[in-house]
Amino acid sequence: MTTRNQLTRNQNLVMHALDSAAGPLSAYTILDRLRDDGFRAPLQVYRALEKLQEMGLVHRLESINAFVACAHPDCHSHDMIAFAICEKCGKVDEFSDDVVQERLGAWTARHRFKPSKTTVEIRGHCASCSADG
Amino acid sequence: MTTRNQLTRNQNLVMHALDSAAGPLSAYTILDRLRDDGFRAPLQVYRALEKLQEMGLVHRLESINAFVACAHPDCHSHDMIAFAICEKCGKVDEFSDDVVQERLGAWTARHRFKPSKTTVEIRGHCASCSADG
DNA sequence: GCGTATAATGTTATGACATTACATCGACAT
DNA sequence: ATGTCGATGTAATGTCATAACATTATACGC
Ligand SMILES: [Zn+2]
Ligand SMILES: [Zn+2]
Ligand SMILES: [Zn+2]
Ligand SMILES: [Zn+2]
Repeated sequence: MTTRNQLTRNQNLVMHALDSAAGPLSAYTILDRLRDDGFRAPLQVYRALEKLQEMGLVHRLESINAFVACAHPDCHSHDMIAFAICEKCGKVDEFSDDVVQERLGAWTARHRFKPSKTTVEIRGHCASCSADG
Repeated sequence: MTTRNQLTRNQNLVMHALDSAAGPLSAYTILDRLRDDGFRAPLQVYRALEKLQEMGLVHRLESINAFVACAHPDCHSHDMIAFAICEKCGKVDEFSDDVVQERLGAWTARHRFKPSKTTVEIRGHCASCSADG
């Protein structure tokens, strides 16, 4: 059983909004899309997002203040995740790299730094958007 | 000659505020510290920060919405920079890693993704803060 | 010097993102 | 029933960043 079935109503609505979206959404965009479902205040969105992030179903993109559904919600190997974010079309690719993870882990170990969250985000233009003007 | 000497008055004030600070500062904190120097509006700070970032003298920490003076303002090898940010004392370590850079570069090349800015930020507890409670 | 283009600055207002504080409700155990 | 806990509803506030417009400083060709 995935955690997916144990979501509350609000969590389900937010999750569905992110699943239905082509790319990442801001919290306030989610709020707007859920007005008809009874959403009224930002906190309703932020509270749901917080739980969904804890479950690993949603990721926050720090560099653009937005949220995106996990691309691999079933394989919860979320030690280090990297994102490539297209600044033109908004497409997000989620990937991980063992070598990067190992190198950053080596640095933190060497400096006795205890990491709690690591952000790796590459902004730029995706293949199709680079092809265009 | 470093670019440092060619700064305007506002840029100099903001640069000095960041240099004097123990850790990263938010734009509004900088604004408050420069009230006595005539600063009145956020835009004065943001405009200076923008230029300083272009010159490589200041970095923006995306994950905490703050700005920090470059730790190596003279060696402008700023292809990929990583930050370790202590969430307790605010200390920031700036470092770079050729292997990480190479791996991320390999991913973007393989996917024909043209990167414009890459963010690598590790939040957690630094050595001294881990030692404490 | 003088006109002119460009960059920097000052100021007000507004937009965008996120949290605090407090009240309410439902499920569940005692 | 009553106390606890998690989820929810709502208003207000806090925090971060930019738009729009007017003004002033600087650099440069003449
Ligand atoms: Zn994921
Ligand atoms: Zn694209
Ligand atoms: Zn630097
Ligand atoms: Zn610390």
